[in-house]
Amino acid sequence: MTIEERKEREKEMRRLQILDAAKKVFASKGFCDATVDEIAQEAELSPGTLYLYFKNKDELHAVLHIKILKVLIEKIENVYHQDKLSPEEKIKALAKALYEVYKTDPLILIDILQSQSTESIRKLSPKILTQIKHYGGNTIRNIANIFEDGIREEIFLNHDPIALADIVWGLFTGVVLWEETKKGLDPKKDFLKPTLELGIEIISRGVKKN
Amino acid sequence: MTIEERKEREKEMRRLQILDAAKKVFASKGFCDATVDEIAQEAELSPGTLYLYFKNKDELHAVLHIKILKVLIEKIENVYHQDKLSPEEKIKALAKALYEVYKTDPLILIDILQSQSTESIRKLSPKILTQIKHYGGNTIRNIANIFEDGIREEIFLNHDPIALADIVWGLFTGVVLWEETKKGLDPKKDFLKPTLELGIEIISRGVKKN
Amino acid sequence: MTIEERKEREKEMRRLQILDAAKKVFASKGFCDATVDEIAQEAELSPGTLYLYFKNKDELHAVLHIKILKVLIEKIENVYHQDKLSPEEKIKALAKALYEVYKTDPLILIDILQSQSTESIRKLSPKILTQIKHYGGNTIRNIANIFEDGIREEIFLNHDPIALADIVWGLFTGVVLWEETKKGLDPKKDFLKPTLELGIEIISRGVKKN
Amino acid sequence: MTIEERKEREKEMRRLQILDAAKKVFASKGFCDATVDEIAQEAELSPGTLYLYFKNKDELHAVLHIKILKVLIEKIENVYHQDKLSPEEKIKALAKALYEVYKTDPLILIDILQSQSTESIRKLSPKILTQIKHYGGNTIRNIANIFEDGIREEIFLNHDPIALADIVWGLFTGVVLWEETKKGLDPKKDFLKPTLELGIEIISRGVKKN
DNA sequence: AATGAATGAGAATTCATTCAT
DNA sequence: TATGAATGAATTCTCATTCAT
Repeated sequence: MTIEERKEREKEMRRLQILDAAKKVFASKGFCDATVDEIAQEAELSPGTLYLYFKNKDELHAVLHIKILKVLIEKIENVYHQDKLSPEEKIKALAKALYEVYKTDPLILIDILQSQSTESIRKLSPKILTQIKHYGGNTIRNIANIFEDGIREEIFLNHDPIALADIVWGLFTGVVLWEETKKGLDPKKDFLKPTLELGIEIISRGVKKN
Repeated sequence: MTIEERKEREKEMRRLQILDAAKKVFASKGFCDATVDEIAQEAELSPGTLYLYFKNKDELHAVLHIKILKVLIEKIENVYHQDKLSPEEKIKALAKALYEVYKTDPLILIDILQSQSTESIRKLSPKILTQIKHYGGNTIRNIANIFEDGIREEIFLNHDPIALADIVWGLFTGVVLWEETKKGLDPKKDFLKPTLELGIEIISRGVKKN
Repeated sequence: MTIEERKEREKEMRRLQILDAAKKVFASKGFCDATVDEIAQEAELSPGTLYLYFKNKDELHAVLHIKILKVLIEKIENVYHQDKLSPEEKIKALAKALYEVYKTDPLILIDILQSQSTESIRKLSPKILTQIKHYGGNTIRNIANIFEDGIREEIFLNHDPIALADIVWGLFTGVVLWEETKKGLDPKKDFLKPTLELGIEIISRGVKKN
Repeated sequence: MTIEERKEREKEMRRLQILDAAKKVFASKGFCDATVDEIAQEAELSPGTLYLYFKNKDELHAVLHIKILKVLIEKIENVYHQDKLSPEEKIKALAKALYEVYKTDPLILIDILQSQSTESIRKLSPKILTQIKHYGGNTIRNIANIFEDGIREEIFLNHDPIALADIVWGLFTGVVLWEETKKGLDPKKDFLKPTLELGIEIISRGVKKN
């Protein structure tokens, strides 16, 4: 079955090749200005080929979305599982992890954050939608876990851990989008890292007991 | 000149009528899926008429953007100028004000927050761009003022007020977007208000001295 | 009835005012790029008003056409009726007259020459069409008359005078269009006058007996 | 490589197919009344396909323009290089050649002659413009060559050969346009051939020495 | 599997013309 | 008579998607 395996591997390679190209194009143009032709060209494939691997442009976008979410969740899980860190330290490590994801793929992350809440999300196939729900939920779940530990250990005030996770996640996405906006209007200003760190520090202090 | 005045007023009405229709359509479809024809239909006008009032779809969108920003900034200024409130109370009042703006026009606010950081912002006419910069800047400036007062009064820790304002603004936009996403995936969940209030409370506590 | 007369005169003034504006706009943009709004603006009238004086854009154009043809034919008739000139001298005077018409309204003449042979001519109202036929025919008829005299006086060779008139008219329009083209491609070159004169001189020599 | 060659040939065929359709439509409606959809329909292709072969309507028109100019110049060069003909005979042959080009594509030639001097010519891409200049210039250059020979051989009077060429070319285009106009107004009248021949004969006689 | 030419529905925008005032 | 806002059909062009090779 080595031949089939090789074929399978090659197929997977193509998929990645396309996703990579899509990432670049979506990132630089945004979903709605990006064209399938452009993505195909970037991937050094013909437009027709893309449709052998993805049902349509929307799905291609969604899959990309999920991929980034996966990276994100993995990072967050890693933070959570670092047993030697206190909840407080984990929150700080979380900020670092989020920033790292941003740094790796700044533009596509923004694109995803933007399209999160769009109507377009409803057009996706149920399968994809389930996945997005799953990964998005897990992201929050993992952040919440950190807070839960802190609350159980009586380090943090007794707030709903999910709400706290929503706040951290919201802060992250909001600050990324906003700093990006400012950078768009005035390219000299790039305060993302310090602002993000300060934000997390303040939140951390804000939830800590006494 | 009553006749001219009336005409002027009617013209202004049309503008608002169009902006209102555009708001609805942009909100429900997003900028890129919204069509001019649809906006015209919603406004009960012919598509051509829209072009008598706005140069093109982009400008219509931008004007809407600015309108919302204006409302926002006004609210924030109001909060800032309520002399009887302490900085701490002002921060809380801020959360309420932001939430109110959201409640009035939830969808269009989201659309604006989304398009804030897009490439598309760069296509706008310089005049419009200047306005957006102006209003966006003022929003932050006003939030920062609240913190500045608090710092001066030694109620708040000595952080950069602009950074603090960025954090509050980021938290607000991020939480709005994220809660909207969750609502999109599962319409039963609408935790925006409590989450936002908790977030602001935590931040407030996080910046307060001792 | 002085009031009615005045009104009539005013009405005629408006017509001329519109025709004048149309001439400018058609000349600078060409019929198909010229807009009714632009003509109205140039005439300092509202677009609606134009339709009180002319059935539509096509007719406005045609009336303009006829006006220029009238000037032209008048000039040519003048030449024909200058009894002291020999047929040969009349041909030369003709070249001068044609060039003068061109000089007064270069662009609109070109526009007319161009639209002469278009399909669009067939869309005109029968009344207008009859007029165009009439004036166009008269132009040729008058040029032909000059040749006829020359032939009768045995100064010119015995060719069909109408054919000769067609040739002179064709030479005129063709040289005007062609020199205009060259000027369009390279603005320094403006040889219309000498070329036209040389052309007429050669034709004159070419039809003269012995 | 036969497969690639075939594809290449087919692509070229499509181009010609489109140009052919465009020729028909431009000819019967004129550039400004011709629609892309109509051309597509005539070519039995979808409108989108046209844009795979030509950047836009303007370019399609310009390419057509150049194609006709090429045919024209070739014919004229052929006349010039027929060594056994005297300059006088060449002038006569020229008239025949020009008439032949007209006969092959009467309407499109008219369309081109009309659009020669239009404002629209300035909108074309520099590449296309250069080509038009080149072919137009060569046309004149070749006609001038015939006269130059005649002058050198002391058959013709010593006029500027370029001016003579302009006159012949102007006569040709002007007579074509004018006879077309007359035919438009009264379809029975088609005197192009004899009028053109007479014109050339007269010019020929007009430039001949003694 | 891969291609890429062809499709054609659909988008933004324009502008001659109308009509209530 | 004059206005000029409104109309809406028509136009150019784009681009996601298909399908014969």
